[in-house]
Formats: sequence, C-alpha cells, structure tokens
Amino acid sequence: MTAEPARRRDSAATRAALLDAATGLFAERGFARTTVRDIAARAGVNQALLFRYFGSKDALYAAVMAGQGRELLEAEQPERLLETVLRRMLEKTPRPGDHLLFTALRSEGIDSAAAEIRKALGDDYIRVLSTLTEAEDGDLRAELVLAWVIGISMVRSTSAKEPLKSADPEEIVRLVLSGARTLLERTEG
Amino acid sequence: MTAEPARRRDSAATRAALLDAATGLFAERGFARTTVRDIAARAGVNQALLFRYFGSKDALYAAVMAGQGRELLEAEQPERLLETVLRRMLEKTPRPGDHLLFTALRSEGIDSAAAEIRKALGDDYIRVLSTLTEAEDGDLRAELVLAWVIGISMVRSTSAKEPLKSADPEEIVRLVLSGARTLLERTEG
DNA sequence: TCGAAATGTAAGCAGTTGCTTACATGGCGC
DNA sequence: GCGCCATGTAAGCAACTGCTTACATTTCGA
Repeated sequence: MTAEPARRRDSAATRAALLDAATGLFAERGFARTTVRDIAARAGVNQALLFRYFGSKDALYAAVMAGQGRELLEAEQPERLLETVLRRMLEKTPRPGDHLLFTALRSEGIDSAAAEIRKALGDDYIRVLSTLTEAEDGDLRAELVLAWVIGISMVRSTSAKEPLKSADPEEIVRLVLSGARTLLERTEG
Repeated sequence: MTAEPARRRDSAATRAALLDAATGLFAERGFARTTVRDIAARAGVNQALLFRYFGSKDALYAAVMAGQGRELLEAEQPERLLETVLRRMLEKTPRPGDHLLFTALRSEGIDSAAAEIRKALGDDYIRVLSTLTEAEDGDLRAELVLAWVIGISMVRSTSAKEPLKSADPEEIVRLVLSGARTLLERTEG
C-alpha cells in the first residue's frame, strides 16, 4: 500500500485501499462489528469516499466477497476440499481471504447483504461436499460436515485458550476427518 | 403472566415480566441484537425500570442465564447428554430455555457479560462430554463435538430451507451420533 | 391520617451508527 | 492561462444505542 506517492489524487488507488482495509476488517471482526469509519481510517481515506466509490456498506461487502473465498472451491478436488479447508482454517496466521471465508460463513444475522452471500457460499460448498457420498441424503450429510467446520471456526474465534485453540492442527484434522468419513460413508444406521 | 390484576403496583411482577421478556428475546435474537427498549416493550413496562431492577443490560443477561440452560447438564447422564441436547435443539418449537442455551453458546463477540457466560457454559459441557472418551485428548474431542452442535445450531438459525432445516430430526441425530461416536471412540488414527 | 418510601413515567443525554451535503482543491484538455 | 470535472474534505443529520434524571403517583406503616 502507498507504494507510489506519484499522483496525489488517484481514485483507483483510493478504491483499492478501501477494498484492502475492508477485506482485513471484515475478516477480523465480521460484517456487523466493522464500522465504515474503521474502514476509512485504516485505508487512510475520508469516509465519504467509501460511499462515493461503493455506495453503501452492503455494496462494499459484496465487492469484497466477489471472488474472495471461492478459490478453494474451484482449485481443490472434492476429496481434498474438507482437509484443505480445515488446514487453512487452522493456520496460525490465516490469509485474509481464508479468514474472510470463515467469518462470512459463520456470520450471524438475517440482515443485509451478508446473509445472502453466506448462503450462496455455503450452497457451493455443500454441492461439492455432497459428491463425496453416495447416500441419498448427501446434501444433508454435506451440510452437517459444513456445520462442523463452521462450529469449529466459531469456537476457535471466541475462546482464547481452550484445547481447540492450542491443539496441534494435524490432530484436529485427523479427528474431524475420521468423524466426517464415518458420516459420509455409512449409509445404513 | 398477568395472572393477578389485584395489586396495581407490584415490583415482583414487573421484575418477572422483564425477565420473561428478556429470556424470550435473547433466545430469539441473541444478546447484541436485543434492545433494552424491545425488552421493556414486550414486558409492557417502562424501560427505566429495567435499569432500576437489574442495573444494566449485562446484568439482566446474567440474571436470565443464571440457572437457565444448565438443567440438561445436571439432569442427563453423560452418555445421553449429546443425544438429548441434539433432540432439544431440533425440536420444532424449542423451549425458550433450550433455545437460549444455543443462542448463548454460539454468541459472537468478545464483549460484555455474554462472552464469559458462554465460556463457562461451554466448559461445563466439555467437562461432561470428555468423560465419554478414554483418549488422552478427551477435552479436545469433547470440544470438537460441542463445536459440531454449535455449528448445526448456527446453520439452522440462519438458513430458511436448507436440508438441515427440513430434515427429519431423527436422521440428523443418527448421523451426528455416528460421527461423534467415531470421534470419541477411536484413539489411534 | 399523613408522610416517607416504593413504584412508575416522560424526557433526554451522550455516544455510535450509516449516510449525505456543501464546499475546497488538484489536474487535465483546451 | 483558464475553466471544468474528478477527487478529496469537514461537518453534520437522523436514527439508534444503553443509561440517567427529575418528577408523579401509589402504598403502607406509624
């Protein structure tokens, strides 16, 4: 950021700074707990410009989420998706994009843009995960797996020192995968 | 409520009405999204009385949570706790107390009273669930199970028509229990 | 009966939120 | 050089938040 002090006025750079700041803050705090003033401040920009360039906080969120958080979905083969997602989630210093994904998925609230974006993202994950089982109720099983990932992300984000926060990521991955495998493989009770 | 129109002024009844209204609203919307004005309105009471009787919104939340949501913990034998919790969560019209439990457990935010209460409640559940496994990392496994329940509660509360919302509760219970059993029973990879 | 304490009410304060408006200024085509 | 538009700024609005204050009314013991 602020690489080129060349042009003193640069709408593209300003837009990018706002997008950057918003990505980081939405990832750290979620949608509701992030203020437009926070975003403008981190971007080093007057907050009125946020509205000039994006129209509203909702629209800015949509702009941030466009593309973000979908790379995994497109890059990973279904068999490895869950494992990769877990590993990314458990990284000590998660990439903002990944972090944003989990914050989005577990976002509370029926309000505004966030809810619809969350739903669409979740649906995509369920679609991929459901290809892993032959069970009739594959969607349900896939959604249960996704719910698990979301729950783990939740608990980790709100607790400071519980086992989930300090445990070896490999161990967590191993345990969750074993449970998920049971869920996806067994068809009968 | 409002059984006795006898005494026109009744601090106990007013307190109870506030507590009732707060229980319902906190269960439905969570802590942050519930307003003191909402609570006072539902209780049919002047909002200043909320502060006279409880001091603050935080304190009111603490009063609501005192006792609530712990009956299951004390009443159920550990082996049946997970199953019972799941069933309660999946009930079509959950009792306010149960609903409150899940809303509390999945409450976001580092702020205020809610966070500490959530943590204490979660710790209690982990303690009980961890007795179900002999693995060394029983706490971690228990926390993963709890995270699953929380995740399911999350996903159900934010989506209107996904499989999780419409599926047969028995089926969900069966699937989750099978996954959790794998998680708790297997010690080696 | 009467006065203090308990109970209830209306109004508003100070802070925060998303968003708008009226204005200043820099840069580019002519 | 000059004028116009893109860019940036300061201030503030209206709604909402938790909470407080100053005041009215009821209740009940003495």
